[in-house]
Amino acid sequence: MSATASTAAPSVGRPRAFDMDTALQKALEVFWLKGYEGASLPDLCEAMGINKPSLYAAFGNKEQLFLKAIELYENRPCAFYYPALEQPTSYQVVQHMLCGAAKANADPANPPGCVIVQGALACSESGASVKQALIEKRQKGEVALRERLERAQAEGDLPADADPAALARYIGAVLQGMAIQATSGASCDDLRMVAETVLQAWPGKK
Amino acid sequence: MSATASTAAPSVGRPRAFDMDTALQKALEVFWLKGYEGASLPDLCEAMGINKPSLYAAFGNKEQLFLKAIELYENRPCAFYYPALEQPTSYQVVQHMLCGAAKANADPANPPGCVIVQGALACSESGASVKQALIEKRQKGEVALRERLERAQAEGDLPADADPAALARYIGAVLQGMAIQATSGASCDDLRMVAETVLQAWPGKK
DNA sequence: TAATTTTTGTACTGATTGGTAAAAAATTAA
DNA sequence: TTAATTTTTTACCAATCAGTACAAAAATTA
Repeated sequence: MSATASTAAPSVGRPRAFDMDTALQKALEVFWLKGYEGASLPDLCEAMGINKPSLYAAFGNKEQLFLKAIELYENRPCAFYYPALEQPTSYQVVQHMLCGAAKANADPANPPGCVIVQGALACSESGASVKQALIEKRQKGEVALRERLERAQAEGDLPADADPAALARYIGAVLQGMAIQATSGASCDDLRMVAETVLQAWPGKK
Repeated sequence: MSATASTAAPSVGRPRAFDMDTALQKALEVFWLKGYEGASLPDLCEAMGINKPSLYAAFGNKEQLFLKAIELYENRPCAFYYPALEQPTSYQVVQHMLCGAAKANADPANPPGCVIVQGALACSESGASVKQALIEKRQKGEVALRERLERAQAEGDLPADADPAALARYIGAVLQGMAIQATSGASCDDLRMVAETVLQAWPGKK
């Protein structure tokens, strides 16, 4: 029982003919575009440039591949989210989130929208656990924002009569709505208009 | 070539053993919960209480069944949307939309969320036309709201410096975000908090 | 070179997908 | 009663689904 991760290349044996990270990136693109259930194994294999046994040997199964692709998504296209919480004021936090989302959701280099929103929103029983995993990712993001806004209120950065929980839920809804708009064809500028509308009304804006 | 609709019961032949409207309602529930591609024909048949040949004879095929179910959705659970446009002020229009959505998206009598949002957001090639149909439904709703807000501005009900297009897109995003929140488990009260947050900041609120 | 280890390609599995052929059953019209 | 019409039931279709068995190939270690 070695503690070696399954991703670590062994020193003996035939070397892997593909790069796991770029293959995972390709898998992410397919899942992003088609969703967990809409992405078939032939779809994934073709995009990744490998065949099924290689996929299973390297990533486990379809579900594990999806979860690893989501992890990659959080660390790359969606990497703007949690750092935004470190902005000095609540206004700037929300501004960074909304503008980051506008850019990420409508980046021509990637599929439109957000894979955490559209990856498994409504699906059959076989996708239930993936759907639940994405729900939890969305909620985790909202909780982090709520806690940040509570801190802002304690610091006097948000008015005393503001409701951090309601505001976090509201911003969460706007972010998710922006993702839907992007999948419907909205451009980055379109989404920025939404962001600007939110920011103009931000309580105690500064 | 008779002009009789395929839904009209013929006077001769074996009578249909099920009610088309209630069967369509059941089909809508399945599509709502599982999405277009996640809903299998056995799923649909079981919920509708009929078998496949009856389904095909009565509704065409899976795609046509879905489109008819969506039509039913617009006329029933989502019937609040277009009438809301007839409210006298832009504030009341938006209030009715947001509160109607809060109620409809989290009604315990129905699956959570909005089937027009989650029915075919990301799917394989075989769902492309359905996905496009839903995109157009969403955009049509947004256009109607934009035109209503343009009228409100012309009537002096919205400030001259407001941007009806941006506001319509913004409200569209919030409505779609509320649908996502509902599928993630948000209650009607949770969604009402979002609605209230939007309304508190409505330009020239009245 | 020989033994070992791992990945690769091909071919397959059983289950499920959307959709249909054909005959039996139920009704109305003649 | 008989003919015509429509729905229902059962059984099937080819295609696709996720996943795998197996052997050839390619590398390292000894």
